[in-house]
Amino acid sequence: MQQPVHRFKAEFFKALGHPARLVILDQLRGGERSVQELQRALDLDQSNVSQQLAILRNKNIVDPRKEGTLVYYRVRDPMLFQLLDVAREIFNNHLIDTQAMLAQLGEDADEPAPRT
Amino acid sequence: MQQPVHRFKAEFFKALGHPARLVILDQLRGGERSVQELQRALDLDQSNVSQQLAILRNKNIVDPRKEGTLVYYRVRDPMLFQLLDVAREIFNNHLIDTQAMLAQLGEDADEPAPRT
DNA sequence: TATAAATATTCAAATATTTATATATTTATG
DNA sequence: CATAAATATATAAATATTTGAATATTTATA
Repeated sequence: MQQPVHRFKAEFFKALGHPARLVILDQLRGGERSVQELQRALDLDQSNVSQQLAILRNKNIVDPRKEGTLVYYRVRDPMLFQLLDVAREIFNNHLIDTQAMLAQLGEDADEPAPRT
Repeated sequence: MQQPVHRFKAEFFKALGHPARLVILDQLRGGERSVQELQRALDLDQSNVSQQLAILRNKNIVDPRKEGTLVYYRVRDPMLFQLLDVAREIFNNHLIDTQAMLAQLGEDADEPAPRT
């Protein structure tokens, strides 16, 4: 039972592994958004946004709701935001590491050590 | 400040988007593991494991420690496990969705509805 | 029903990732 | 120092993803 589960999870993470799709998901933190709205927020063309949404949709990360000629998308499981939050924390820790490293480099050189 | 951050985060998620790398990270839940041990656990050849580790290393997800001719790897930030745990919960919710769907299909057909 | 607006799909070219194989590097030991 | 063991790197072929352009579909409305 190991192989398929990990394959499946990998697919999920792959779906998150694209800048535009991360921006889309961040937009959806505020609730439903129409494709139009996402287009504007992303500054990408219609087809590209639609393709990215298709990927998130196919992985069941996002759900569409049709209203007339508009389509509104939302994140299916709010726990996804929790996941993104944890990821953000990891990045922040990371940045602190980087800053510590830069600070140390700073001490050896003649620049003042950068602060937090 | 939006573009590069999301690019960076996408790189991180991409690094998680591979079955072998997820297995590696699961192995590292138990603490340090040597490349050898990972090789056995993954049933992949040496070079392949090394390549997957290189990807995790380059993204600063994992840190190597050399001891003689062995190299031990560990997850740099334990919060990564928290992230994997949240992901797991999302998958479980997902499975429940799938099961509910299957159950409903079952009612319409002549099979008994599968249970949790 | 013809048209326009919003979204989705198809397709192909460009780019990136994966995988296998071969080779290199590092360290311990005879 | 020669050799073996453990790990890493380079390379190329196979495969997958991304991107843009063109086309299709759906819905509302004149």
